[in-house]
Amino acid sequence: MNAPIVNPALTKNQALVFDALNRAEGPMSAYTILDKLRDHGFRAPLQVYRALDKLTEFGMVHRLESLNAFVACAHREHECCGGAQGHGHGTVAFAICESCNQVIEFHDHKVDHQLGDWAKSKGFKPSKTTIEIRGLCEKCAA
Amino acid sequence: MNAPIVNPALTKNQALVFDALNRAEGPMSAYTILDKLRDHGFRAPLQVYRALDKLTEFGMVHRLESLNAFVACAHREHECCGGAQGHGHGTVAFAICESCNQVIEFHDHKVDHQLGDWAKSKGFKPSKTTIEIRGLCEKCAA
DNA sequence: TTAGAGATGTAATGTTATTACATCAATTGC
DNA sequence: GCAATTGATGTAATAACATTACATCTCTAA
Repeated sequence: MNAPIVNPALTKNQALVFDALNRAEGPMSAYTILDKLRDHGFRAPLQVYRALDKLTEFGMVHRLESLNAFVACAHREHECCGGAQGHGHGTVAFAICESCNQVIEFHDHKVDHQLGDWAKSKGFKPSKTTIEIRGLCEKCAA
Repeated sequence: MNAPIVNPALTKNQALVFDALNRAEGPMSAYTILDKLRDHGFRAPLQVYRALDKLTEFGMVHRLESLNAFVACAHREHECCGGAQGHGHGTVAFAICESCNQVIEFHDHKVDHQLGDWAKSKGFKPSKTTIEIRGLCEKCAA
């Protein structure tokens, strides 16, 4: 039957948070999410953080370290690099426009490999790798 | 006379903060630095943050985004990749041991180049790139 | 039916970073 | 000399981000 592992039955809070992130154009901070969900009964930061933890664990949401914010994962479809992390891809990278806040999520095999090689050569065992490029997107750079 | 741009005459506060970071074995948060410098007259976070801003600008200190902490730059010597950022290198990357907190700073041409190519292909203009690998160093992984 | 695991609600607190405003010191141009 | 500018500093207050602690609640498996 080959059911793809895609939606690990979200709880109510997880679904609400995921939904909020999906509707959003760009990344959102935990507190912004909290505000958006007050109408749905959210009252405390922890409700958001707990959901975010799970969603991140499922690979459905990414945390942008340089922004202290979160985005919904952009590539549910074309899984590649079946992998140790998330739901089937290697390390993801982000290009973050500092003008319009657009976030482009991408994966680069070569970079991934190269960093993996470096780690191997040093005996370093990676658990999570963060790659974030801050700058201006094509539109905003023009 | 070709004076190498190396030590942009630090102010007192900058020197104190830089010194604290150099003495430290690993990364320190701004507030940890503040505590270490109370004896030297520091009283408010802003004194630390202002110094860190400048030191970062000079390329003498790096911010670890995934840790909200700071480290002294590890390679004052062998400049390479004369560059847009910092004092003469391209993007630096960090391997951060989650067990012993050791931080290994390194530079990888290929990764740098590859990300540069990606950006070029998308018309994205990078201003700052963050690469941080969390995991276990050789010693701790053993 | 009860023990365990996981999710939830809430309050309090801890940690990281910035805004606002006043002052001080060195430099520059007149 | 002496404004005017620029950059560094001091201080308080506040904002933004995240976690700890503890009490419930709800399923499910034994």
